[in-house]
Amino acid sequence: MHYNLSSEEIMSGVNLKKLSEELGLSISSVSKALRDSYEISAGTKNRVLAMAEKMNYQPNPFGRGLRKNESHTIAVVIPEIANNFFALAIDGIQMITEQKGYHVLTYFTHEDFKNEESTIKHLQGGRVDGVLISLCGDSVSLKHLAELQNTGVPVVFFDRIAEIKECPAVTTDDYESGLKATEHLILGGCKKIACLCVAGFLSTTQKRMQGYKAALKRYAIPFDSKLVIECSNNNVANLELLKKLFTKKNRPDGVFASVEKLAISTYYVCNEIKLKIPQQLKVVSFSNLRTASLLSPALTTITQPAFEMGREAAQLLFRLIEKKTELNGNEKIVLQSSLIQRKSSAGR
Amino acid sequence: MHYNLSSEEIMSGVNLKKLSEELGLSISSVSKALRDSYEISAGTKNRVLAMAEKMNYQPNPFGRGLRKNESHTIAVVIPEIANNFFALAIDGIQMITEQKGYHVLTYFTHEDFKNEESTIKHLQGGRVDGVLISLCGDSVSLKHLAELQNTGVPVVFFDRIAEIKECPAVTTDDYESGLKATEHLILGGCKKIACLCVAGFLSTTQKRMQGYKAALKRYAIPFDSKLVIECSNNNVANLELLKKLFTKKNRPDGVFASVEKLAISTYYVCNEIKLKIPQQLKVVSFSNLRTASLLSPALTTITQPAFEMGREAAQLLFRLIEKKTELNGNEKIVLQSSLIQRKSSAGR
DNA sequence: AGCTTCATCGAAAACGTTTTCGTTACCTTT
DNA sequence: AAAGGTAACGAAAACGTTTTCGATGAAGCT
Repeated sequence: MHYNLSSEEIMSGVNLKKLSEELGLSISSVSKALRDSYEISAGTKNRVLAMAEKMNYQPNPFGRGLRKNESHTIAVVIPEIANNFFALAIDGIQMITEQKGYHVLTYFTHEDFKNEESTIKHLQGGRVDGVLISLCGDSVSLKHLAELQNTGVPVVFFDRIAEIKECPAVTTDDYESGLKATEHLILGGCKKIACLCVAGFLSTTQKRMQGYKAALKRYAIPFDSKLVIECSNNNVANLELLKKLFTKKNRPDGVFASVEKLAISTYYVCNEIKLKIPQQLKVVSFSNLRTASLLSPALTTITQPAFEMGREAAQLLFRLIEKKTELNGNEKIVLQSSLIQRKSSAGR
Repeated sequence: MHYNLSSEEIMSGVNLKKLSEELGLSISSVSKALRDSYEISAGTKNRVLAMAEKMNYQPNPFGRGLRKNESHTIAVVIPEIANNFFALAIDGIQMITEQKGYHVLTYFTHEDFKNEESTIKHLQGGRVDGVLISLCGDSVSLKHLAELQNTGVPVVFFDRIAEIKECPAVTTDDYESGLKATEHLILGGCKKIACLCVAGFLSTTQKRMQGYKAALKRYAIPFDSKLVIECSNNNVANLELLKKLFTKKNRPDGVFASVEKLAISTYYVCNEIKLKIPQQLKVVSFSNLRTASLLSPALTTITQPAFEMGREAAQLLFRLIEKKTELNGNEKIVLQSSLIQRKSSAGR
């Protein structure tokens, strides 16, 4: 399957000028013909289309963007991509952008606010028509996003949202999910349920923990702040932390992990210290792992509709892009996560 | 954490003209000052920088791109994103692009050649300075890529490459890996090893299968084409296919899966029909699953250095972008995958 | 003084597109 | 025949930037 690269009929750098010269028309007429303007007769339109096809004309996005002041591009800003949730969300986003003929720029903050800030700053020059963002773990300010909005770029949050009133967002029912997960552990017999989380600032973390607390309260279990473990981005440090937690004499008998990777860390530690799941420790975790049911033991998960979240967020963004008038800005879409019970939280 | 959006000092649409008016300078001088030209005195440079900072000036990428004919953007074209390998590869790519101050457009072909073709076509207008691509499963032609190259856009393949001579590429040692994996199964006692693959056209598929055949030959095991199972993108169909394969009386005693998802499907089917891994069926698979060691049983994998592949491919692309002279075009980088033995292929 | 050199800045063209506003020629109407 | 209308097209400005080239004045040199 070798291909000869020196195919002669391909010409490089065709623009409206070359097209117009070839056709004996003016640049403006060619442009209008390609945009199907009523000012151009059907005959010339056909001629132009045929020639454009023949010469393989591709409009220059910079010329177009400069003139029309629109980029046909959106940006997706997320903490990371090596993460099933965000990968699925992007999939959902791209489904919409493909339909709309839009392009997608992706940026990863790596949970670092400095990155988020500079990324958003660079997005102000008109590079994109809109931004989808899931905040990074240590967002200390929202000024950069407010600035971006002020320059007229619509912003839609998803999952990790900000408490900006004027900003539309797509989330899941984090509070209810946290409550359901914790309740599930309690009904399974757990008395000391650890809550593993990252980045306490995050909306998701807070909502899920509120659900956790509400479940404890409902079943009259006193809240113990020692059982709330705030982990970091340092994986080895997290493993140390969990190992210490699970080996102390008053160790928890249940784990509610608010992010997937902490459940995986829990599994690793339990493997190492021979702590049996679910007999000695029951585990429930937020997760979009496709292999959850194949783990040893199968992991009980709260699974977010990641693909749908991306899809909804993108649709919301396009509503803002297409008719900036209607942006009352307060659209909040809440999708439902589902608790999928598996072995890791099974009763003894 | 509510933020007041009506912060007054932010002004929208600052460009060189407004900056120059504010500074009492000409547009060209401001431009040169911002680019640190030797024509501008240190004093005015400082004034310009300060004002640009104050007015939050962000250069317009379209004006710049139109004038300089460069986009500071690359495209990444991959089959899918909900896949650990590609997610990690993109991570590696973005590491480099962030360093270079470049932007990344992502496109997913969903293993559909039509999508790949139209995507590549749209990339010809000058939207990007280079393209990283991993081919889709049913690429029937490479004309679209040759056309793209002819317009002066450098292209680098990674993983799923094309047999274009003039095109640089980054791959792993697929042949050796296929050989090692199959040999490992043979040494474990397997006599009838199924080879599960997708899209026979793919370079990766072919190389891996050649390794598979070479291992059989080395141990004098006759090649049986009935044991080569070409699966599709239809997951349920694949499950049916595998179920039929594993339940027939002359079923295989080993599985070499050339892609991750087929190993997962194998696990699902074995769970359903109560076929014990590794006692009745040993499994080895190409995979970048982080949970491979937590599966039941832990999965023996050939793990590709996905992150590094992305990194290397991006670095290669930038070498082509930055100095188009040096493009001898025949750079082929081959990284090594590693066979990680786990329970799923353990001897009885 | 006359000359060159240098430092600093501005004017203007160019990139490719879209769009407004003419400008024809032809047709209809009175 | 004169007026008005319409269909089809072209000229030119504009978008924001970079870059070439020219202009100005001061300084250095013989």
